[in-house]
Amino acid sequence: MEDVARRAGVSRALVSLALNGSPKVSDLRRQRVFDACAELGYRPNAAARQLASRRNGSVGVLLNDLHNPFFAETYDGVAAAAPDHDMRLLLTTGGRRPSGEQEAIDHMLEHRVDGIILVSPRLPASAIVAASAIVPVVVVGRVVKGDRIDCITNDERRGVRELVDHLVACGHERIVHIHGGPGAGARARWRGYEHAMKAHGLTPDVVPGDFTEQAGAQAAAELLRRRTLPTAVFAANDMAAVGALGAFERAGVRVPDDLSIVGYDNTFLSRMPDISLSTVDQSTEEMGRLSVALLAKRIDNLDAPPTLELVVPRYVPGRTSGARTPRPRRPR
Amino acid sequence: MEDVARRAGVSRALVSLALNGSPKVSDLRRQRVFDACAELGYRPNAAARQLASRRNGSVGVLLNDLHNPFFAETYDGVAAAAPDHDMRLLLTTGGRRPSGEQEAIDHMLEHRVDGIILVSPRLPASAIVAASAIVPVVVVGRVVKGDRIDCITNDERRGVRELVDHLVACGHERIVHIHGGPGAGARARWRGYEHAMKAHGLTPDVVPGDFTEQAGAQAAAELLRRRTLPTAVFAANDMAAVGALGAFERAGVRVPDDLSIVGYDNTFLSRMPDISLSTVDQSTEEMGRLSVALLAKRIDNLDAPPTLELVVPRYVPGRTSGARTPRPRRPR
DNA sequence: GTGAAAGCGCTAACAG
DNA sequence: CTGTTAGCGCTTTCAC
Repeated sequence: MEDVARRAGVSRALVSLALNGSPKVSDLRRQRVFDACAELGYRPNAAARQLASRRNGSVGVLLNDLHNPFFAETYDGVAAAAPDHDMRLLLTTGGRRPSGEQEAIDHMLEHRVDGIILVSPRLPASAIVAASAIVPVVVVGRVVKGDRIDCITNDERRGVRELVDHLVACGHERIVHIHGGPGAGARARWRGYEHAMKAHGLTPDVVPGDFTEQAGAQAAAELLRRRTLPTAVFAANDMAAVGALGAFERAGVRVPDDLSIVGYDNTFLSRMPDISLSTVDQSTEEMGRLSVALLAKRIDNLDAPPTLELVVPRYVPGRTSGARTPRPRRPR
Repeated sequence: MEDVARRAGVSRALVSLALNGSPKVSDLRRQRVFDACAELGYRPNAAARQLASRRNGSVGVLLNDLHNPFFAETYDGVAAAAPDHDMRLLLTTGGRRPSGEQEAIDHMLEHRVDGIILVSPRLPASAIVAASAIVPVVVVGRVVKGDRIDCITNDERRGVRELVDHLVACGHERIVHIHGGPGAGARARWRGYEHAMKAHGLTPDVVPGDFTEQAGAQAAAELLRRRTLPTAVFAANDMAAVGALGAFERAGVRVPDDLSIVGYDNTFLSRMPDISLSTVDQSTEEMGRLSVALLAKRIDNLDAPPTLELVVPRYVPGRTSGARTPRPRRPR
């Protein structure tokens, strides 16, 4: 920095001001400073800068599972909105393991990030509340109560209700739910399912699962061992739905003729050729964008009341669900 | 830190030593220090630590495209190997834009990371060489010459050759290649294709594309506008192959009866139900693991000669390719 | 706009 | 093991 100052013919302090975009630097000198930086290949040391200024221009983003396109899509929204609030992003992933997530958060905390966006975390709520005592936290895809935690999620209950209504309207009665296990939002989807089924006078029927393709395939395997198959399956997310879809088709079950399958998230998976999964859209990218806005607002005012943004989900029909064939009714 | 020292009843210096795992600290005191940290909720300041030690315990990982499962799979390997070399990871993505990648690298450089792993970067080679002058760089999925750059990639030429051989053995002659555009490895795959075709006495036929689903669909659309369709299509990667697959099927082309489609990467996309894409495996996770090992070695010895690790790819047959139907030969 | 000075929270090197 | 000292590279403040 000393060298830059000398080369630009200004004081060291001025270099600092220029680099930080202070308005009290003349255009002439600002330009000279920039030129000198470029010529010398100078890069400010982020650590020193942060140590001195006690701010860290970046916020941490924790994605639950890189394999699930849902997170890539959320991140797109985050990345698109970040520049508007001049935030830089520190991306991490917990690999679907709570311990991995905790490590990632600790890492961010040690780096003194200005805020954290947690996308569908699997961490216990207590850990999230603990983090929120240290730094502003926005949670996407899950509701965590805490007086400095902002949440943004879709209205799971409404989405699931719409989905179940649709299946029922198609004549389905034996609708099984593949549970999302420890996945964020899994509980809400499951409860929404129970509610919707009961509202239609139907009996809920749940098999354990997770937010992964493999878990979906296993759940399907379990259903295949039953004497009679349901006529429709609602998997907790698209990954699980795709896993189940594959397992069923490999077993000779025709979708949607013999069995309807519906997922949740409307990731690009569901839009894929030959899959065309019926699913529920939750404006993934929009949630990502919104999370940045919420975080910026909270950083601006730490003591604002906690926000809960509820995005309205929308059922998206696909190839994998359809009218229940009357076949089972007539004895073969 | 002062507080921790007081609470643990030791000197400030001892706290530093204990936290950094120095062997010259008795177990008793080490434990007391850890306890004190926990009780006080103390977290070392990464910036201060780095500034003082002139090291930054973490290395940067740049993934080209979060939407492509190839990168999630590579990252799995990286993340699996990182603890063995006690590296922490700083994840970033350039969103498939060279400018985004450059920003990400600058960001890492400002943070003075100990090394950088570039996975299928789209950056001009000169930018990568420039970075390698500042910090150790390992490139995955592309070969960049530079005397401090280690590369690790699969033997594209061999993989493509195997793929083309397979198609030819199935009776295909009109095999079109959907180019990978600016994607890393695209050039090598294209050249491998040209070579293999000529070796079989066939005429290469290339349409422009990219490493995305959309590009694959567009390329398919272009082919559909031709008077006659080829009998086989080799897309530069799985994403493009899947995009093309969808576009062809929507247009009524039956795969593999009317047209064979083959991708490259063997991502989980290709293993999906109803897709079951023929593709080429390149031990993605293994490459990720290897990249960490190479980086560790280079950090250990900056002046070692550059390494080029060539992973052996393997053709993986799927549903989407098969014997060429003799139909086109007999006039209808 | 300048120049000097203080200090961010830590590590590292030293004599004791 | 302790206690001290000297920075790491920057921001910030202050009088000028």
